[in-house]
Amino acid sequence: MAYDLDNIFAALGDSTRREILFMLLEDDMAVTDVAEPFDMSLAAISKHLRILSKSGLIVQEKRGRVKWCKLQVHAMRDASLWMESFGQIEQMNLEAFEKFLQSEEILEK
Amino acid sequence: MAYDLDNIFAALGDSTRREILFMLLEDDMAVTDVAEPFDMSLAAISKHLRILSKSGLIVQEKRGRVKWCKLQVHAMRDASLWMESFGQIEQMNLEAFEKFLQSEEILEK
DNA sequence: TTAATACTTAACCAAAAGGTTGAATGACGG
DNA sequence: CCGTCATTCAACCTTTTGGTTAAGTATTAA
Repeated sequence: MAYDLDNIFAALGDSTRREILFMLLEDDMAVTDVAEPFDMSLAAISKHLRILSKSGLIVQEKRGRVKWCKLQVHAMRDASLWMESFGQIEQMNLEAFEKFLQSEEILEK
Repeated sequence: MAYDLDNIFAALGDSTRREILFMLLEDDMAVTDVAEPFDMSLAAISKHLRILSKSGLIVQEKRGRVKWCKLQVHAMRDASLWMESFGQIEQMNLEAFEKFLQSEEILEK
């Protein structure tokens, strides 16, 4: 069970990277432009982008000398789905428990 | 913007901790019982539980000499909500773009 | 009161994360 | 061809992470 979720959640666990994702929501961006609002070296941002790439949350495509960063929604959907399934099991358990209570006639009527 | 989301996502970024959360879905558990299925020292599990506590994904309550671990769903809901809002903005942008296209009369009729 | 049980803490370790600076690579514009 | 722009790489540093073992602290059971 050494899932990709490790990488996705870990990537999301840094506010700089979450901000980058929000920026990319607007439009695809070059590395330099991604780095611009941050008080951090370009190399640092480059690393963050590499992590986001590795997790599948973005893809990078080089055209000429600029490397474009593009959001990739379906990685996040995987994580979202994991949480959703978690929520569903949570509900299932609650329902199962209620059924149990009913079968035990602890709940009235 | 140094959110709690840092802690929540980081906590979720480890498969041991995700497994623990799944176990706690079933029922509240004592630390020793949480540790049992893992090939890892009790101290290590204790640390994992501390991280889960800090993130708010679980709470721990000591009764007698046993410390019970209890799932806390609403921390995860925060993370889930972040993702959801992300998805909504994504959609909004798409809609805005389509509106733009329509206003530009690029789309037929 | 003593021994076992249920944890946590402390000290340690190796590896990873997040940052820096400076040099290297590679494409473009004149 | 030369300089500049876009980006990465390499070396380095500090802090955090994920694990270990051994000792310490409560609580309970005999």
